[in-house]
Amino acid sequence: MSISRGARQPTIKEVATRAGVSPMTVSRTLAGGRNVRPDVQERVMAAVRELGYYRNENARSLRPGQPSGLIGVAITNLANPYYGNFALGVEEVAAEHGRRIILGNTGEDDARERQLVSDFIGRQVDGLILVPTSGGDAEHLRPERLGEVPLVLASRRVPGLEVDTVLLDDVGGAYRGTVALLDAGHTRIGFLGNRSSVFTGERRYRGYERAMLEHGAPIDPAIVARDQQDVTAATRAARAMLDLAEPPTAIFSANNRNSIGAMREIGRRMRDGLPGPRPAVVSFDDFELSELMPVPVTVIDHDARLLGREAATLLFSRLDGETAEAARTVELPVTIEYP
Amino acid sequence: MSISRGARQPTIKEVATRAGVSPMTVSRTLAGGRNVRPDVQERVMAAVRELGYYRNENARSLRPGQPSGLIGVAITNLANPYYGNFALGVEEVAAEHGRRIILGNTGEDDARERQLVSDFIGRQVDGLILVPTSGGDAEHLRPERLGEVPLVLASRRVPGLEVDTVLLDDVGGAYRGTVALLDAGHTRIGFLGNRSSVFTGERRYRGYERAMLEHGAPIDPAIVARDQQDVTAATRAARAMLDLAEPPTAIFSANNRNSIGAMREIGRRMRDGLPGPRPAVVSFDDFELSELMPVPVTVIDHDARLLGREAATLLFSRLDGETAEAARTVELPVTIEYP
DNA sequence: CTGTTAGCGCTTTCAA
DNA sequence: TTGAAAGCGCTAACAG
Repeated sequence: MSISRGARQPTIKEVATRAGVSPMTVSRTLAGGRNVRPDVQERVMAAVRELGYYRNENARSLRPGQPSGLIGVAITNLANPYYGNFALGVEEVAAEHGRRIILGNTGEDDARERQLVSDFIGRQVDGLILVPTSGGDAEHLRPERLGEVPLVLASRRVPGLEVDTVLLDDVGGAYRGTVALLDAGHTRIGFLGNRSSVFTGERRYRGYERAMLEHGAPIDPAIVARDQQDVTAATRAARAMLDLAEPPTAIFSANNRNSIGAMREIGRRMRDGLPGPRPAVVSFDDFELSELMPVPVTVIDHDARLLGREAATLLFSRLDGETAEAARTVELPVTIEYP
Repeated sequence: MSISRGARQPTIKEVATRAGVSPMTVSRTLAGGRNVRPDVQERVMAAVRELGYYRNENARSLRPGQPSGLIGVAITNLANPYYGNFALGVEEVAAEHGRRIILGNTGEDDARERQLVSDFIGRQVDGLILVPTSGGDAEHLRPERLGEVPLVLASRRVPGLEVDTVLLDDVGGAYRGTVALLDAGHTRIGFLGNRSSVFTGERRYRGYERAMLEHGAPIDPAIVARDQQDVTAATRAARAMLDLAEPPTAIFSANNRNSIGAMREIGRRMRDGLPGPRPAVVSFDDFELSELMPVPVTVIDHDARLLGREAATLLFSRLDGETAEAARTVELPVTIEYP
């Protein structure tokens, strides 16, 4: 027997006793009051208020088939404002549908993702929304493992997994951003991005590559750096690139973290009065104060919150019966903002 | 009867049947295997794997006194990177304690906060962590309403509510930041911040005020703007201030949103070649690329993630027995980073 | 070491 | 319009 902290939560029984009715009448009243005399309803509600009663949602959803009202959400990095906005979008739509989200951070760790998914299922979530980690297999996401719990992937796809997915137009955005630089006369354009095992990293590189090839601009591996996940690494990569004898005259940055790194390095060189080019920059992902940068910055902008909303919308359409439909992919557009 | 989607989740009974044991033996095996023969355990685990069984956590925690393993977290604005980091800190510590978080966004809406808290309690959360909204009374947070569910407040206090709280050293940080400007010779220092009903807004103003008074610098209401919650409003306020016949020579910004607004406006004026002062800025809250700004920026920095970790730590100390203790307040230090 | 019984809080089903 | 019975998945308590 453990020490009880203060008063235990009252149960439906206690409310019933207090209102002088049976638990069933309380249950019916709380469910909307169909077939309960109005005066009885009032007595019940009074008892509810007096006791500070909250219906136990876990007990309620114990019966199989009954929804738990929970959506499991796993993202890779909550510290990234992008994913904060994403989570917000999911939360908003979930709330509109009377659901709550359980949130877990994977930190790009496959094992952690596995663990989170098990836990979510154990908590009887009605659905799952995942920004999948890039590594590892996807055994734990296969339909037979998930039972009847629908899954929506966001931002990234998992190879060999045919499920509803929400993506950005990574390829198209990167293509158009790169073309903007080419049109401005640049031909020696550096690339800063994620390793190719990251789904978006690969796609954005493809867009860059296609634009370069189509315009007959050579891609020099010396100015392609594809392994930066954080600002520090990005700064280093930009430095190495700009220190070359033949530095790029423009830089395509495939994400927010790399853009910040590039700006840091470019800013440092200008403050220190170092010679060399002042590269124009295209950034996939917006960042604040981009208009105050010492070089012109073109932004490939998009709405993470909308991505979250879209993922949740896809999920709820499954929960409302579109079970048999084939897996869908929604690709959200991006907008190019010139300096 | 609703249509069943694919296979229902298997139950402990089915695992038991498949392994040729009773449900209790499965339960014991899953609980660590005390008093179960190793070979039987293996049979059970095999059945678990084959059926893709996940223990139903909701059913498990149905028994009163049993923890649900859920922590309810309500914050005011997930889109703000500050709160994203905060949530991450909470999530990390919760995960370390084998708990999950249910996350809700209040959007500074009192009614929404109320609703979230009810829902959290209905889901039998083991504890609550809240960044309280500034408006409204706090009836729904009183101990008698919460029963035995411990509550920790973060970032802000609620008047008249004596509970565990984690704060920043708002007053001290604002004081020291302002002193840095005074020491640099400024005496006409503008203030950009939140309305005084926002707890941190009030505290940071107090720090500014104290520094000014102690140094005999007058506070001119014309250069004190205390009603900006977003960047657009902050930009406008900064513009009004700098358009004055006697503009400030320095600006104290009480938060990230106001700092960004101030920088936008200052940047615009310099790009447009407008005359007038180039005010030095002190920013409570860090922002990225502050070192690239066209005027020197002093940052009063702190760690939202740590704030989240601290809040969770406080909560878990309650959950582990420190029930009788009086309410505690932890005030986290801030650091001043000179340009 | 293993199984049976009972019951957590709630709601579906059936009966009054 | 109301209530009694039964059972959801699981485990504490008590046999054996």
